[in-house]
Amino acid sequence: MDSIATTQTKTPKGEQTKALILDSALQLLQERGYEQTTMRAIAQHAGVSLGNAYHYFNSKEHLIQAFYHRTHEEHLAATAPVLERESNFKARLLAVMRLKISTLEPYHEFAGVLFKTAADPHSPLNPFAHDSAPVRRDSIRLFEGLVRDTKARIPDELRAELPYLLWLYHMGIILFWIHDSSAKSARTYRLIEQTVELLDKLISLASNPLMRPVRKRALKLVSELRDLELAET
Amino acid sequence: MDSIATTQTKTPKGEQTKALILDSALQLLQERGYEQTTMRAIAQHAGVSLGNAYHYFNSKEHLIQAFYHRTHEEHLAATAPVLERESNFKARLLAVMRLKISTLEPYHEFAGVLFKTAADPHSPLNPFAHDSAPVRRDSIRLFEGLVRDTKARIPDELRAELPYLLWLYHMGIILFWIHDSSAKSARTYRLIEQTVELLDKLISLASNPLMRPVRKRALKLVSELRDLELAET
DNA sequence: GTCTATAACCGGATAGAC
DNA sequence: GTCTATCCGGTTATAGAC
Repeated sequence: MDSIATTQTKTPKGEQTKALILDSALQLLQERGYEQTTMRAIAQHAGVSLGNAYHYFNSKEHLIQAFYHRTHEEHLAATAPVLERESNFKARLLAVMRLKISTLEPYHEFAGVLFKTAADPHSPLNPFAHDSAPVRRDSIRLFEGLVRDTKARIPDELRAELPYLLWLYHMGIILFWIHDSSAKSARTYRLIEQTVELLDKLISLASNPLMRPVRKRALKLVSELRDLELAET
Repeated sequence: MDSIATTQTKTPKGEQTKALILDSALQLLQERGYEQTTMRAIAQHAGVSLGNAYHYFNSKEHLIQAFYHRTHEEHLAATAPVLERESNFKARLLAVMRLKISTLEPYHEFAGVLFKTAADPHSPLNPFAHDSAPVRRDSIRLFEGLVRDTKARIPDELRAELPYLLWLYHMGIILFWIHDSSAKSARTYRLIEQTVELLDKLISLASNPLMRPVRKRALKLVSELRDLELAET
């Protein structure tokens, strides 16, 4: 009754297996960390063969890209209500950053590897690379929303670059967090509070007409940074 | 005739073998890149067994730490004459940064891996980790010299943190460079020129008495960043 | 033509003899 | 200090099953 269109079948079976493998992977990664989680263990836990696991995920690193995506979705969902109700820029940024860390917290143990691969230009995981363009776009889009719907007075030229700048900033915070071994990542939260405060101040400062020359120069520089991504192969 | 002091012999033989392995490694790494250079190939090229290579270098990554050290020495030597004669802050920084990139240039191909491992907190190569403390110290010391012997007027509190800040900045530039595939790293050099210009401007700005509150806040934040290193295990 | 499985390869790392 | 033999896990080749 449901299989008249033979050529267009959506192969939901495959999707299911794929999800099964991903779930197993994330669970084991969270429990044991990256090195301790072998592809063989993931396959076994999912009840499939090793070769089958590779059929769905070209490499162990590709599993991490899926992880990126999943945590981003969680972060997005977590920030939605706050961004809905709150319009103050500082408060919005503070909330978004705190929620980013709390979303990632369960995976702190293996987050290092995440960044490790992310910094390698040859890795498909590198956030500047072609492969992860969609993930990065999504991530930047969040900051676009953050900036767009706030009533803070910000010069247009700065406003245009701000989402990307905030994305870079958030990458920096994550890098710090990865190295942060304090209880409950307390230091990272402290750093977020301080940096958000400072950023807010700096944006006010940069909005001062007297700062126009410096601002111009800085923004030109940022556009230079952005271009790098497009130059990637 | 040379083996009277049996217990205190300095084992120069071992040092020689170690140097031989390192030389082979660096040569092959430069020629083929990281992935293509197997430990087996390094051992063979050095004329020793695989096991012996591991006797001197605990892992492939440890070879890279030696690489860090070597290029740092080169950079140090290259910057010495300029720092000797030039006293203008902007000119000094510009020279140091350009020379950093030109020193690394031959290894551009495998530099990605360098950063890849560097970002992982579990890696002995991570520049914030205990293992690489000496290398990092040396690296920061270069910027201390850069700041100390310049006649630019900089508030003392800022001057104290500036070497570390410049070190962080230089790490950022290296990260950019790793992803830069333009001919002769032209984009990186351009970025250096722009950022040095901007940094110089910002330091002047920050030295303005009116900026004191923002400066205070920013410096407190930097000290927070520095503390992270000490907290590493 | 989409899934799944088995067997093998390759290279980093280790054990233990000499 | 040096070697050989081996382990282990990511990855690939390839063949059979739905």
